[in-house]
Amino acid sequence: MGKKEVPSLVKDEKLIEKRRGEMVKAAVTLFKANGFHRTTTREIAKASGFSIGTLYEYIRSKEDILYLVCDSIYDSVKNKMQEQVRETDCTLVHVKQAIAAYFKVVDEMQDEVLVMYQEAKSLSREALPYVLKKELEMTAIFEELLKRAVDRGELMLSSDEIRLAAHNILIHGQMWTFRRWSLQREYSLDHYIDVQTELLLGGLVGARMSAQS
Amino acid sequence: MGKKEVPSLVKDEKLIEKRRGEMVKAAVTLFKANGFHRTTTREIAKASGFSIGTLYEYIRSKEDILYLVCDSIYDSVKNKMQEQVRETDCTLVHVKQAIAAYFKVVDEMQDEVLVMYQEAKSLSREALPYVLKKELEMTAIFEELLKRAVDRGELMLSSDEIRLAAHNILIHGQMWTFRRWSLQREYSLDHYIDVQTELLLGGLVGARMSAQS
Amino acid sequence: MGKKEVPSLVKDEKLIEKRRGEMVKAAVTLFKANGFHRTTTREIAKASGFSIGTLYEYIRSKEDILYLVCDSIYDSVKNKMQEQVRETDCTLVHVKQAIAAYFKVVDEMQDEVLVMYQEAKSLSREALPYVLKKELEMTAIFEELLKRAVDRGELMLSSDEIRLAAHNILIHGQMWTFRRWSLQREYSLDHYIDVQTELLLGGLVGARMSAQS
Amino acid sequence: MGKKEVPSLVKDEKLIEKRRGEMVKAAVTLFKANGFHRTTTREIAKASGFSIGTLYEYIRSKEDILYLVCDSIYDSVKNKMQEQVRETDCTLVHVKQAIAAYFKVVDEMQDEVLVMYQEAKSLSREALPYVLKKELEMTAIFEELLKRAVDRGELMLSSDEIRLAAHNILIHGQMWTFRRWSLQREYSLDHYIDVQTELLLGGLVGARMSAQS
DNA sequence: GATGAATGAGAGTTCATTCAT
DNA sequence: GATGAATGAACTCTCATTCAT
Repeated sequence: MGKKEVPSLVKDEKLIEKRRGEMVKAAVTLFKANGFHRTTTREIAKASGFSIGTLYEYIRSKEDILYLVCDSIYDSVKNKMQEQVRETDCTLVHVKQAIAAYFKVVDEMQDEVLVMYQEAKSLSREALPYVLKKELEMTAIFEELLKRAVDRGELMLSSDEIRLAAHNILIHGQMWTFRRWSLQREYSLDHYIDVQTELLLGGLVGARMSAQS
Repeated sequence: MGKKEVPSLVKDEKLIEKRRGEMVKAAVTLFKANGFHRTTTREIAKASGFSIGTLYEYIRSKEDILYLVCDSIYDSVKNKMQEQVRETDCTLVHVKQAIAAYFKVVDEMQDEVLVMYQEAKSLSREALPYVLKKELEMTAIFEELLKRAVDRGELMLSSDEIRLAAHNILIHGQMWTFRRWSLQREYSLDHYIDVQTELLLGGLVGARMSAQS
Repeated sequence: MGKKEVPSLVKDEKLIEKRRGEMVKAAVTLFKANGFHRTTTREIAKASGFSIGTLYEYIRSKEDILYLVCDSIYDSVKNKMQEQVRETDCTLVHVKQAIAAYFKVVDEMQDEVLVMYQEAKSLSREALPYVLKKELEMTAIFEELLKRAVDRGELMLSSDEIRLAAHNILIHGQMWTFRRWSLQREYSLDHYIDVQTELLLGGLVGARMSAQS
Repeated sequence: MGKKEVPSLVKDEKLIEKRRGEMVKAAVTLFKANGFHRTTTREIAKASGFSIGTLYEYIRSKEDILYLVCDSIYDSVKNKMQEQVRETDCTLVHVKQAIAAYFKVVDEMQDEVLVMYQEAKSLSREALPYVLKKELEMTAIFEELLKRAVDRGELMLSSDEIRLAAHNILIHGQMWTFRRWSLQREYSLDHYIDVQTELLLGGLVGARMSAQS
């Protein structure tokens, strides 16, 4: 499904998955503490529990690790969200639930999201599109939800506004991590969710609906 | 006024300012193309038009360059905004004008804003606070504008909402740069301004005011 | 036993010892020719037969090499001396034999002793004490020998004089290296040993013993 | 009289002498604290009270400063000694007085002597002989004194022994500075002078004289 | 005669990557 | 499949020296 394949010298698929899982976990911790560029492959190998030689049996280059990290984080975020959101119904309430679910997942995976957010730019021109694509897939989820709410007449949004609103939701989630130094000092997560949801959707409902009546 | 002083071996203040200006300009271009970590001090010196030795007459370390870059960009953004915004009146219209002005400045200084946005995290624990402080000052500008509009009864926002709305304005501006790969393909700047302003403030006005009536 | 540990990235202890031995040998030659500060780490690596990268697998900094050099030289001098001196008897004859043995070892290891003598001062405040301690241990050897001869009534020395005489012996040995430009032109080693021994101990024996009678 | 000339761009001899005096004073302080190699020309210029450009009006290279330092220190030591020693009489008592005078001068000029002692080796092959020559001149002073005492029958020394005894006196003086970490903790200067004089000459007098009788 | 900005060769050190074992 | 010693290009930063003013 359009995922970039990272080649490995090792044949055993199970082993690859296991070792790469360990690598990613170690890498996230280290990237979070020191950033991608300040983290050495040796450190990653050590924190992963195997030697530098073994590390390179499972990847071709340091950048592969960054790609695996980004890839894995997106998958986790998406999976965790899908666990919480049932798409059978799509009323406005469900849109709000989805937003809240997303914000909660971001909060849970704060370190990971922040790392991905700050380091993805270091991916090569070859690997970056794969990550951007995943970001757009995330956006598409909210677009779809908003669109259905509009179709049901619960929200008044042009298609341009839907697009941008979806982007905004995504960004407000990430903002919770990369502005933690300011936001998490002043707001609890629940409060942040409430206020942001109000700002995002508040006006779009009551406002215009009352205008319609 | 709380600005971090970067020491120089050169005494001539005018010269320092001139050379640092050249350095910052060269650095922004290079950081934009390759990122801070992939840019070498020699490249910066060369692009600045002087030798590596001369570069180090005006800074102590590579990180100083990054700090100067961030510092200079914030000052530019703020100055450019203040040129456009007259704070005599503070009606809702003026808030919108300020937002538009900010978005336009961000658009003009796209490369700079993007660089600062992506690389500021590489600043040392010592220098970072100075940059975060500037970010908060920018936020405070919009907080103040929103607050006045609320005081005049043109907007309905709790103080929490004011805070967060100001943050949102800021990052929606930055988003125009770091999501350019998606946004600038689909929207013109003016369109982006219109739609985001509508999403940001649209509901807060008509909506609740009509609700009040 | 109070030796300063120099950490290495390499695990194989045998290999560490081997490589460091090669390093020290190369370094002594180069330090002798050009001094510590004028010798580059690259030169040391090349003369040691490995790459600069490999060099830094076995040390942390250039200063570590200097420490290893000093440490190794002291150990060699001490070992070589102990090979020659049997401490079973401690008559005056044995003291003279020990002095001669020491002077001979110094002569054999001229380059090393000179290097250590001239460059030890470049050690950091952290490493220096370890080297000074070794110097005092050497002094203590002669102090002990002199003391026993005094106890046997073969020498007349106050404890202050013992102390200083031991220092003098040490220094006269080193002097053979750092005044080679003058001394080794005029004296053979054996002659130097004879004359210095006479000056050091000559008077302390016959003289006062006759005074006693 | 065989002194190495250090060329200067400046014509005014008085000025040259004055500036070089300032340079040497500053350099000694800095060399003492950090060593020759770790001291920069900029630091010397600054500590001398003039600019780096001016510094180079009075010398050709950094090494010239080291030469001037060594040269100046030798002259000072010699002058100070000659102030104290009247060579009219030359009995054994006068030899002892000369030794004491020398040790006292060394003690007074501890920093300078130590610096010269440790850094002279950094002089180029061209300049070194000029300094060694001065060291030999100092040795010659004591040789002469000892020789006269021998001629008067107050000391029993072969010419070889005279040579070496003179060397020993010199380096016992220097030893007071470069072994300060050990010696100056245990001995006062006067005590050191007494004990060393006793060790140097004690036996040569009473001993053999009594043997003669 | 004094200044100090400019220079660039060269220093110590790091680290992604390889490959023999 | 695992190891870790070896590599060397490339990095940041220093500093003796020069020369236009």
